[in-house]
Amino acid sequence: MDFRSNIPLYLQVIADIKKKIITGQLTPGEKLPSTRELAALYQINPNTVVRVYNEMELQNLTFTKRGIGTFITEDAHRLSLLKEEMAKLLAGELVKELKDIGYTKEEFLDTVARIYDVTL
Amino acid sequence: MDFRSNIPLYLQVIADIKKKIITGQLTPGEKLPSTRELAALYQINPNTVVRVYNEMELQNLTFTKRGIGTFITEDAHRLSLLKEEMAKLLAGELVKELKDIGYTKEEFLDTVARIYDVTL
Amino acid sequence: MDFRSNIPLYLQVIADIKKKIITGQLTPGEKLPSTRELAALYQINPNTVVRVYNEMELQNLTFTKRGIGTFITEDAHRLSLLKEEMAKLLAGELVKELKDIGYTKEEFLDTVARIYDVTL
Amino acid sequence: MDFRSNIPLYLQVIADIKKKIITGQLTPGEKLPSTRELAALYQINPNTVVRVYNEMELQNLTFTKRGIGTFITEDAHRLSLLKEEMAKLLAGELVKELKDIGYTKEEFLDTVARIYDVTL
DNA sequence: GTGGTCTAGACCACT
DNA sequence: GTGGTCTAGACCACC
Repeated sequence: MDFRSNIPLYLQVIADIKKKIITGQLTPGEKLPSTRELAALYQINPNTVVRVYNEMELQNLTFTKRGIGTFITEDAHRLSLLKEEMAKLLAGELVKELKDIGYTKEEFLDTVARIYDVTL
Repeated sequence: MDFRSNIPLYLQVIADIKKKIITGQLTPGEKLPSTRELAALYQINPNTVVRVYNEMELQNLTFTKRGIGTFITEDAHRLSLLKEEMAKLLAGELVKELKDIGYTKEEFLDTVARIYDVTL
Repeated sequence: MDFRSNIPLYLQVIADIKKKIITGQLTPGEKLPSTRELAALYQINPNTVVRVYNEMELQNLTFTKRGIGTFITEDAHRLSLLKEEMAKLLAGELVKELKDIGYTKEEFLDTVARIYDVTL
Repeated sequence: MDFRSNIPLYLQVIADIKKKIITGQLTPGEKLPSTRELAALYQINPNTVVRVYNEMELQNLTFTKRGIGTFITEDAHRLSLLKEEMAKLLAGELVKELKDIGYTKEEFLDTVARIYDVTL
């Protein structure tokens, strides 16, 4: 977690959990840590975790059994959409902007390919 | 301008001006409208325009002649970098995220190409 | 039972038992399953069943013979009230809200009749 | 506001604002009080109001201009749906339950009509 | 034990 | 000034 970032902590945590779902570290129906546990894990306030779990439930990624805990949804189809969904969300804005400033498809692919190679 | 967007107004305006520079609608040395004029044009608060001009000056894209106005920099080289700079900035984060969730180069290029085609 | 619902499990179970009384599937004086049995039946925690039986005893719908079990009350009059009681409880809040937002009697009856037709 | 109720404060406030929209006390595009003002008005914590405004924005009933305030949506169609929507939500559960325990349509309408007359 | 709600008070970016 | 985020700590109903 980057505590200085402009990106809210709760969104960073959500992104992190989503990655774990996409990469298969979290599987359908699996129980997530309790709010207090996850708070300790990420070194953040329990209330922030509550917000994370609420938001993910709104996105149909988790569900809650009252008094028991929070679980990854069992809807495998929903989960399988995650990867593409994240890509679209992230790439959508980028493509719009670059089209706007006059990138052709070839220029565009060239540029992002080059950036891909130098990243990480 | 999208007043409801999460993206701050001043950044939206800056992006808009940058696009005008890249596409040649604004040329080196050209005078920009006064803060009041620009505020009226975009229907935003003059304070927000002040922030726009400050930020652009920090990025060496404009300079101010006191009592006269704000001008596009005459450093043509600086301006020529803009296009690539915007692309890198926008694409950098995207690539990092998608690499993280396990996109190979081919998958990645495929996906963004597809998104390119359906955008706009 | 809907484990994800906002409605507490113990209330869901109570409602279920009441329905069985109203529809005659449970009769005055009949013995109810033990807490463990009912827990197994509904796939819920035995503590939750304890709460169910406590609550129903408070409403004079059941009584307990210590060491023997829990029984449907033999007060037939009490049971006969159940149907109307449930209706009043459920409808009371509804009517209050809809009156508040300006439904006339005709509009109100029209609306609920329409909803009746499309339900189930 | 009923501070003792099981119904969360933020939901009570939302219901209250919705009623004001339905009865025309709040009109499309109108500015709502600031979070701090509304908090003072209802004698609740500003954070609770933040939650109210967030929730209403999710339901497309309000929108936010950053740094300016929160406003009733200008989508009159969305607002016109509110009355019917509230009725359906409230009546749906009721009808389902009463059908379950064997109310015919006539009995049902009779009963709710009677309850309508005695309410308030 | 679990999540849900609320308060109090702080800090922040944006207009 | 506005809403957005976060912390700290409390209380609650439910299982």
